[in-house]
Amino acid sequence: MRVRFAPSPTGFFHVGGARTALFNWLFARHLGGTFVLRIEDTDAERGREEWLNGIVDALTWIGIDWDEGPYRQSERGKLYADAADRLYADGNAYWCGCTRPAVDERNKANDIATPGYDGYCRERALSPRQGRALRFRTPTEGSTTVVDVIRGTPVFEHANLEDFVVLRSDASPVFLLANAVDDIDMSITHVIRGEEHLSNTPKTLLLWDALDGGPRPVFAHVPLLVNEKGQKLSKRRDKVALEDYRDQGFLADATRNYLGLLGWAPGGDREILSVAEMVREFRLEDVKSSPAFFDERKLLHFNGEYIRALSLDDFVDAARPFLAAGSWATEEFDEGAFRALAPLVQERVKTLTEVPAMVDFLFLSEAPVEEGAWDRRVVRGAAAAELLAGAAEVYSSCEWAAPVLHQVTASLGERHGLSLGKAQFPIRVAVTGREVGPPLFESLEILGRQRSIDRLLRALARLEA
RNA sequence: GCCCCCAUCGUCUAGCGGCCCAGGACACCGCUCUUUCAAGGCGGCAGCACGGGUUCGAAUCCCGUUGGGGGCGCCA
Repeated sequence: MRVRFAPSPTGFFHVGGARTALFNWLFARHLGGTFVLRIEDTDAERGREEWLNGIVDALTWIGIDWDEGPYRQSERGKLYADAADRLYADGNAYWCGCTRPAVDERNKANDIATPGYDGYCRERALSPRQGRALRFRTPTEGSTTVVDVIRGTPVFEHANLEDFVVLRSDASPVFLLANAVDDIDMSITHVIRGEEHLSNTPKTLLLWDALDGGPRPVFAHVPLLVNEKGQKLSKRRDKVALEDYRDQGFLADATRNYLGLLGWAPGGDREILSVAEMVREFRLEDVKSSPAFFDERKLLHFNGEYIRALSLDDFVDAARPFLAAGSWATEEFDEGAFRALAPLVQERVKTLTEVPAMVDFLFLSEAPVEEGAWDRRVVRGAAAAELLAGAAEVYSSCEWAAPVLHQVTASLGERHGLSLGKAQFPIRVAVTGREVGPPLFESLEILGRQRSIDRLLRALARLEA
């Protein structure tokens, strides 16, 4: 049992591609088959090295490994040329000198509203020459049945299939040819790919047989990933780059888990699944046939679940790259302080990019300034000046521990007829700069007595100025 | 225009003829817990597109309608 994932290098890694790769990989691992990685870079201009690296990095990030490859179509030109020669020699293909505009014009003149080729050169027996393309001679009768694990057995009448190009006029192979040749050459048994390929599958099969490819592969056309309007996710209008999610603080495991549930479910009520569980339970027959909307909000929820499930060490490691985006001077970062606050941060963020703003007050010389918060909770806060002054005073002599700070602050609030919930606001804003963040008293404890009091006094001075 | 695919809460889905006047999750709305915000707990809102069959019985099977999507390129 052999499957392949065959992305074309386009500069970024599409989430739909990631899902297709994942299904291929789960299928292979579940059955103990072979997963082949093949890069479809027939379009020479696109065969850029960094594009390949992007694919390799993205797959690696999400936890997919391959048993063979990456093969590159750009390095396998001979195979495609030979196949094209055989097609021509066997009479399964012919040379065509038509240009696209000419075809369109004829179709228009004949009142044919089909964009397909009209077969103009089919019987002209043209010889190969510069500027001519090679077209497959599609049978005029009969039909091709696709065997698809997910879709059943759709039947395509040959009469509806045009004579499609297999070799461009510059002698380069098109996708259909290279794809079929490689799948035959690599003994692919199961072709798992996006539904957009279903309509072209009879062409693939016709080529397969014309090239004596042997037993036809079994197909599995997985449902499309769509946007909120139900349209196929596209680079132009939708956010589709896997790298973007990674850079925005999504964990690979959460993303993998979410992607795996788009069009497939393990049955029952479970959703959070480890890789091992997915491998164990994944079955191609259980993949749905209807499109799935890629819902970032649910991904966000999964991410929160996975972040909270991380061990302290893993969370610190995962957050590290994102800490670089903090507004503090690098040398001011204090790993110990971060680790101390991390457990409280961990359960409050849904993405890693939210981490810096939750801890920056620890590493900045002064509290960051959030004007809205200052205005709401200090300038217009009830008894703000009294609370700041009072806190500065009691904090200077009480034991410096969160429970004690909690207790003395509560008493301070009581004296002004305020609940702790209200009383902590001016202090929170004065010290951390923000009205929301990790629990205040733990934050104070970690920040330290002197720095906390300094900030309280500074806030007081600003308020009275 | 032609061909193909699809159809359970707003979204992702469970369901594969009786266990379902349809279960879970996200989102949303209450309540609760609470030092902010989250997280957690409890509760709520909300769906089998429509019409015919088949069957003792249909969300589940068949046909049609409607709606949505994909493909038809010297892109992949």
